[in-house]
Amino acid sequence: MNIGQAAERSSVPAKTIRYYEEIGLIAAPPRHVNGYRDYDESRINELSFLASARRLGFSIDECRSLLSLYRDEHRASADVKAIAATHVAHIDARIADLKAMRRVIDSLAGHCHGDSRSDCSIIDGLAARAAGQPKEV
Amino acid sequence: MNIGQAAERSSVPAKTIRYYEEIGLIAAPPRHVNGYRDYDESRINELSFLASARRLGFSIDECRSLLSLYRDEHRASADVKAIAATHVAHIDARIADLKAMRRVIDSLAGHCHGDSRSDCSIIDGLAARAAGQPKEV
DNA sequence: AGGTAAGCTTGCCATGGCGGGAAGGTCAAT
DNA sequence: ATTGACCTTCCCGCCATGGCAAGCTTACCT
Repeated sequence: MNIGQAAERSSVPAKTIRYYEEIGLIAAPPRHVNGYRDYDESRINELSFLASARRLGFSIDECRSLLSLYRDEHRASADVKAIAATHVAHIDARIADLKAMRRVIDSLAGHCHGDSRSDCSIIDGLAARAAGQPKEV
Repeated sequence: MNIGQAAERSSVPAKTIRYYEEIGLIAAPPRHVNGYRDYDESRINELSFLASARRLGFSIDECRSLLSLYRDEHRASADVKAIAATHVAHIDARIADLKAMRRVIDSLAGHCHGDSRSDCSIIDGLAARAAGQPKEV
């Protein structure tokens, strides 16, 4: 199967497939006589697996580990779970960061008239937070 | 004031200050006879303002707009509020994405033994989601 | 006066995870 | 024979820096 069809079936763009091959995330597939890459079902499965993992936010390095566990019949499910747990922790941290940002912006925007007047609690807040930063932190 | 002190006082690394100058986010400061950049209080304030905005997740382009509003005594606070609202919407969308990922990973990990056995609902789930994707989506 | 350490200048390479596009070879159908 | 779609490699760009290097200036110590 050519790369185009592999891309379609795995939901991984052809460009990205070649990139994954380049960084050694997937093995280089055999080539047709004309030099075209040739993908079989098991490679499609790996690519699809990667597409899923990437959609769930796993980094390329995490995907590398997950994929090797996927290929390993003698894996320990604990290893898989550990990677997932680490990733969930990152997600939670990121969510917490975003929520913190949101809270601050909300509090700044709460007192902003949002009309044609120039005084603005958001601008003031950014300037004030700025002024306070070097000492407070 | 030299760039090192400006960096310290504004909490913006010297490297980043030069970058901001290069992309036209801040104006190029005057130079001393020796070629060193010279920052005054108002520039420090702008840099500190940028540090705050960046910490709150505003993109460089949003910072560009915010900064020009900060500098504009005749701004309309509505313009500021609009930028903040757009950014909050992005934050919310990102949070929703992350929560969705988290939910899926949690549901996959919930049935994973997490021991030395090889069967793993996470691996299976990633493979299955993969298989299902082309049709379902 | 000399040494040296810190700070400044420019510039170039790297990150992550690809996307875009050029220049060229190949294949299927008309 | 020619189109058009597909494939190949290659290199550049993104964002927002961080790191490093070579070569200045400045400040301080002896």
